[in-house]
Amino acid sequence: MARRGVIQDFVDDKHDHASCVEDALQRAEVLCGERGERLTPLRRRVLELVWDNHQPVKAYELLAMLAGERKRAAPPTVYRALDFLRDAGLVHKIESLNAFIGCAKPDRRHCAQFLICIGCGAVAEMDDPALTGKIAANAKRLGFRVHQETIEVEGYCGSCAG
Amino acid sequence: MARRGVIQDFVDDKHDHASCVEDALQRAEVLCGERGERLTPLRRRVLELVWDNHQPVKAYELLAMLAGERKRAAPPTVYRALDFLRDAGLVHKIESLNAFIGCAKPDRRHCAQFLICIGCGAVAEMDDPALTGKIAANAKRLGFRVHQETIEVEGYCGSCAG
DNA sequence: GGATGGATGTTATAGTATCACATTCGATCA
DNA sequence: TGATCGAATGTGATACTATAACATCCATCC
Repeated sequence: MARRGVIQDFVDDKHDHASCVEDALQRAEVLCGERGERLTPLRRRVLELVWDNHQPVKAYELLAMLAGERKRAAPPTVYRALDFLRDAGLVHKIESLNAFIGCAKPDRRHCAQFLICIGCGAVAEMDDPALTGKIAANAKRLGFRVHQETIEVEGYCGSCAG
Repeated sequence: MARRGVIQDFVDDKHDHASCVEDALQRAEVLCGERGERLTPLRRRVLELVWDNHQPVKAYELLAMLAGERKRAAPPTVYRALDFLRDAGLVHKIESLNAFIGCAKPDRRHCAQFLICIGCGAVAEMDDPALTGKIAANAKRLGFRVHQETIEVEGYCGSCAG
């Protein structure tokens, strides 16, 4: 499926999920290497679990997944890993869902813009510079210096709207 | 302080807070009356407490304020009131703060766009149709039907940036 | 007055996130 | 080698946010 403009399409059934996860991990390794940050086994594993789902995942769901393979996994275990991954730009938090999702374009620091389907839970990441620009312009008129944007749009995807 | 464009300015010290709260309550009465919805004493009081602060307020802070005057106030007491007020468009939830704030323009149904100062906690409500339009256009390209937007921009206001 | 449905009271619990301190691990260097 | 130091993780407790489930009250309408 071709990418249209700045919007990443919703994931369809045809995408090669295994390689998509692998790619994400590979990119993460490279990025952390470049930055001198440590993608430890735990952090890597949490990132992998996040990508495995390919939809927003809750912290305690991650904790449950970890529990099977890592005795003594506790809430701080997963929250710390998520904090690291978020700081690294590898994972975004979706505030309106209290859930986390892998960043589609971690190479470039950006603020996340999401379309969230109420029907099926699928999420598409947008990264529209025009949107960011408009917000920046509005902010500037108030003397406001933007640090981070949160844009979360709920609605129905093509499949669910019909 | 004059309003500039679509952006509501940050509240300054000079604004007449008492009348601003009164206005909000007055408008709420009218709106609920028109719509046949019941702005009960409890709901009215919660709305008043929200406006009193004029900044994002947490549910349990509201609960603490209520506790003094209303024995047996419990979490559902305040969450129910907030649910009603949100449905009525009188209050917005700021997802990134888990907090609630009075809607500056309840007359017209709209989705909230906020500038949030990390320094002082002040919040300004934007309502930029151009922004909404851009999002709608992006969504349409994906066959996505927008139901609700959440736009929360964190940064530093003029006072805090200096 | 009685029926009805919405609003609120009440208790309990689910779900989300962080604190504080202990321990381990890894890199560096004497 | 092993001493040291800071980062990462383990560990137990707890704070914070939100909802479930059922009871009671109350306004309205007939």
